[in-house]
Amino acid sequence: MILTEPTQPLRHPAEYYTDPENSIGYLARIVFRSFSRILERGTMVHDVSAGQWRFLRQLWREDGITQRELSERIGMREPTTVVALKGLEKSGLIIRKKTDEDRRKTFIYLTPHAKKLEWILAPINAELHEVATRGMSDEEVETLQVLMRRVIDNLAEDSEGLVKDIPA
Amino acid sequence: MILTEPTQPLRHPAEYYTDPENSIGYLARIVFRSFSRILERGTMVHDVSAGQWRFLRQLWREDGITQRELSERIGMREPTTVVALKGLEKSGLIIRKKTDEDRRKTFIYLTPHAKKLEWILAPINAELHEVATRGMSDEEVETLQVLMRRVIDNLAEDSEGLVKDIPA
DNA sequence: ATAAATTAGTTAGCATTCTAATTTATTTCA
DNA sequence: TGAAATAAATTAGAATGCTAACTAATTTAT
Repeated sequence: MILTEPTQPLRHPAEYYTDPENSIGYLARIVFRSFSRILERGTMVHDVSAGQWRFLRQLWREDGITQRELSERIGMREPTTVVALKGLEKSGLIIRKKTDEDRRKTFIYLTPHAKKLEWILAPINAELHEVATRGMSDEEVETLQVLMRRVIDNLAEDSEGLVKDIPA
Repeated sequence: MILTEPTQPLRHPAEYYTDPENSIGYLARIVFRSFSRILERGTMVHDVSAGQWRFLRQLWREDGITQRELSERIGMREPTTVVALKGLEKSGLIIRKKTDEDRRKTFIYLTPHAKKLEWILAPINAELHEVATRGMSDEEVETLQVLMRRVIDNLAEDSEGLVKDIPA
């Protein structure tokens, strides 16, 4: 179990954590921000924000899924998805459809315009990925992906049951 | 130069980008968010947000630096620092000092309370890092750090380097 | 069959972080 | 010396994403 009230350590706290610059969380933040900044420069020209891009990328793969499925696929919470889809609908990039089969569900479909955009925006993403991994072998890129996934899995396990363990 | 207007590709755009789930940017976002969520659960009890934590961690290392220096060290833009420091000042965790030597500069100092907090919060971070890297060898952890740095360096070239050169 | 639980989506409010533009102070150099 | 450039901090406005609490629809279990 993680993050319970610690007892007073005997050694100086600096010995208890790694260098800030080596913290996995810190490095992940910088990687993510660097990607977002550069991606934005490429997509903004086409009136697509970096946030919207992430939803479009999934929908290009899988059109007509529900909001919940979409949220799960890209690792966003549902309220985030609601707001993002509002923007995409307003920009004419998606439409929402309800069915009688289950009237709670909303299915998301790309508009023809959004489908055309894939031909312009996907290569931008490919180029960004290429620049990010420049000088790295295929094995190194795969290692990076695998290790990041291991970290994600480690932290996901811990998220369960944590809420009740930490009294506010 | 990256992300110039691309010509129309001949093949289907899906061939131009990797699987969303394997995108380095996507994985980095999930890693970062996972860290933040769990960190917050541990620090909130002591009225410190995950955002504030990042500033405190650097100040524990280096007290009495300017806002600009602080921003550079942790890879944040200055307006972000301004907002965060406002909160930290209000919580009684830092004080700001001006000098006559250069009246543009503001030096940031930890209060005694903030210094005491290091003894409580630093072990929480150590535990989080330990959980995140559970089942990974020291070599694997180092590989992950090195590869993320390589990505950061690759993208920094292109984005006018927010994070200049990260010290080892 | 209906009360309880679950599922899908939403709203509200907040934290973090950004870019762009502004203010004030210092330095440079013609 | 004094105008222009640079530097440090700030303000304003926005994007992204969260949690908590809610409504409404469907499923489960007594």
